Amino acid sequence: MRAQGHATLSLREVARMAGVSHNAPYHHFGDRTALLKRLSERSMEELFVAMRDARAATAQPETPRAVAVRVGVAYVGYAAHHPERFRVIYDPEVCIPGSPTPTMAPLLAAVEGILAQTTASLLPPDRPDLLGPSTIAIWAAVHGLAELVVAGHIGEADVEPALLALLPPG
Amino acid sequence: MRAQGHATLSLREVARMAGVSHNAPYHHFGDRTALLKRLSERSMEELFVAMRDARAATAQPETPRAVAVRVGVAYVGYAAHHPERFRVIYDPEVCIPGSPTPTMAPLLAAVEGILAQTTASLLPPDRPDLLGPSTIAIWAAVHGLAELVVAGHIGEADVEPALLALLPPG
DNA sequence: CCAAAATCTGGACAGTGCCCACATTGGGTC
DNA sequence: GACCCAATGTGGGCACTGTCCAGATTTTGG
Repeated sequence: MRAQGHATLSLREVARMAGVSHNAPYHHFGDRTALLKRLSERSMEELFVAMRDARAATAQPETPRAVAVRVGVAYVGYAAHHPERFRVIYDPEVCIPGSPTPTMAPLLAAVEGILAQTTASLLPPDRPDLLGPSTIAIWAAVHGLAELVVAGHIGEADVEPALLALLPPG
Repeated sequence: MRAQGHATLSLREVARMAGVSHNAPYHHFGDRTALLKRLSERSMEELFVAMRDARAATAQPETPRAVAVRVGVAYVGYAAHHPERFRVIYDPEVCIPGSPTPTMAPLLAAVEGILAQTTASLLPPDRPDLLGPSTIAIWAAVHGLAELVVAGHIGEADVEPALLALLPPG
């Protein structure tokens, strides 16, 4: 009941690639959605690693803004260079945030943790009430930039200027 | 070579709904992608109207920030209440921004125009260099909020606080 | 009125997810 | 070693899809 045009994988195609019968994969992953779930977990981990590495890229003292920009650029860069893997992370029929996979839940929490810490480093320390909404705003901005780049509406070169315009200087 | 699970329409299904043979639609829209293109144009117009109405909702004097928040909430609201129609707008195999449909191009320009005007009203008038990156940033933030709401990662109630946290007061 | 264009129809083909019954294999346990 | 069972594989089949085709039907314009 489901297939794809070109950019998406089919169970039968992975079977062909693996040189096995058309439903050997069907015994490993009970479902096509289950396969995509696994793929989405792998991809989410890759995205997390990219963000973590970006945050820890430099030991020299630098402004929180510079770190935040680097994390955002890393997020968008992963999406731009692995669009299929990025897309499967947020695929609505794979990633139901209400009931995440046991593997996905901690990864999602880790990504949100990086975003929250990065956001917190940008906020005045006496306004903890802003952390929640600001984290969501930063997440949305970075995610929106990624989506717009993947969709081709903006170029990857537009990302850093946009982030700099968004983040308050200092 | 293409089908969908549940939320998506098939040519044969619309034929059944219309009570005609399985490829009468195929003679009207030469392609399934062409059908989706048309749908995406309609949806883009609906989105544009929602944003335009939101901007013009009040005649009383109010801050540019309040207007911007209302426009953003309208964008996200359209996405939240018509997720399929919103999704088709940015579907990568439908909306290739490099070569937009003759109907889509002005709609896209109009939406970007509203975003640019709204952004300009928030910027100091002596910094026209910020308009481009800031417009992209606002677009990305609003679009990202919409995607996160549609995907279920945040609730619609989180949108307005996030926008308020993002937009500089004043 | 009649030809041409638009529109509709059923049939076919390749591809897909999924389910089924059945073979093969590999490890544990008596 | 013999035996059983679970994992893993195989082919066949079903319903569904997009797409192409040849031909029928309807509408329209000169």
